Amino acid sequence: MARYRVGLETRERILAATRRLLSEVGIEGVTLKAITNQARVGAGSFYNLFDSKDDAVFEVVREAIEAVDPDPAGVGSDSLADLVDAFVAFMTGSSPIARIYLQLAGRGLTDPAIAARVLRSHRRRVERFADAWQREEPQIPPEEAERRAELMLAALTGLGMTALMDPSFDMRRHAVELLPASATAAR
Amino acid sequence: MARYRVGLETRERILAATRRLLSEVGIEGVTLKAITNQARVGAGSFYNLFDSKDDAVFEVVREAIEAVDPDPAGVGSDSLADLVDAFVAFMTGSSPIARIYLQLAGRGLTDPAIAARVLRSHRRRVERFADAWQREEPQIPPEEAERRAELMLAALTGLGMTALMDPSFDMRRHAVELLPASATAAR
DNA sequence: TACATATTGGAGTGTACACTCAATTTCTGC
DNA sequence: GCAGAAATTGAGTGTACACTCCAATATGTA
Repeated sequence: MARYRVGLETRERILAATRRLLSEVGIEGVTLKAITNQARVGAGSFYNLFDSKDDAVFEVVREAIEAVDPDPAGVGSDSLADLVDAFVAFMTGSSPIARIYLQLAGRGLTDPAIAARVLRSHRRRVERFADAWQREEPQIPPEEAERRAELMLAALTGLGMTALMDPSFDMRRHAVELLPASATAAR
Repeated sequence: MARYRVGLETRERILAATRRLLSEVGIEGVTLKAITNQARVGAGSFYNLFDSKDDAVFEVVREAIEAVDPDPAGVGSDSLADLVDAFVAFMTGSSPIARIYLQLAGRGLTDPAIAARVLRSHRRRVERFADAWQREEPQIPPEEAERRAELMLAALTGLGMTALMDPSFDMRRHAVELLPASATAAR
């Protein structure tokens, strides 16, 4: 299972193809044939490196869930504006991963296993936003900070969906309105 | 083509089954066999009444897109609190349709035809919310009202996704925070 | 009641799909 | 450069699917 250099390279080609296809045709739309064509690889090679189609798909899916959150170094110190900025950048950036992530959320509505993963990463994110609120406005009680964080993320997710469906939508302009007046003034 | 009473009844049974299945297993998960089993109908009967599986599915999908909006009689007079309330009721109600609608939005990320439909209904909704803002706070400029409406709907959509994935999530508690202080006080 | 037409079930058809397999080539450590 | 293991190919396999067809039956009309 990928001990030689060529094997590892092929693995990467396959994952790159899968990533691309997931964002273009969706989780249910990817076929093995499409992946192997795009990666220029025979079916046998694919199965030499992955146990199943879903094996490759889930690898990309995990990657997408991780990628929503900006670099973990910032945890405990990033400002609200930073977090919002990073989220907007993620959604409007050129990477196919944002599209995959939002599709996943939709898929979570019928697949409990996916819902669990999405929710787990969502809660982590709410924590991080709530911490930033606390830091920015220390006088508000923790539950209030958490509620604001939940609302903020819900709005960002909703804006992200619109942005990815409508290329002319200016997500950033709307997103900055979510920041408290103090943070906006500081920009 | 359903000219006799029994045909119309069968049609309804098929649509009910499709509705149920769409919310449970998702658009890609519905199979003709599942629909015909659930509706207690042979494949031949199905095709006597619908041109294709997608024909039935799209009928339910259209219905789901319509159903997001509360009764059109209110247009031009409903308050923000009413609108938020109706949206929350739609999302947290027992109807399978909310789940179908949100799945659709996810699907819109890869299917331009669906994206167009979803966006169209989204814009109508933003209008309606913006009007309500105007009525509630006449001093704010129209663009500002529209921006607030857009944010509010984004947040409601995001909260709806969380609510449908996590049954223990209290959507209403979060949603009311979206209302301006004046509206909240009025409750 | 008799007729035309709608409705029904379900075996049968074609197709697209994920996955297997075995023969062949390529790789890498020694 | 040789041996053993990994990598590669693509034709072949089984299956699940949407959809067809038609003989049998039910429905509505006059």
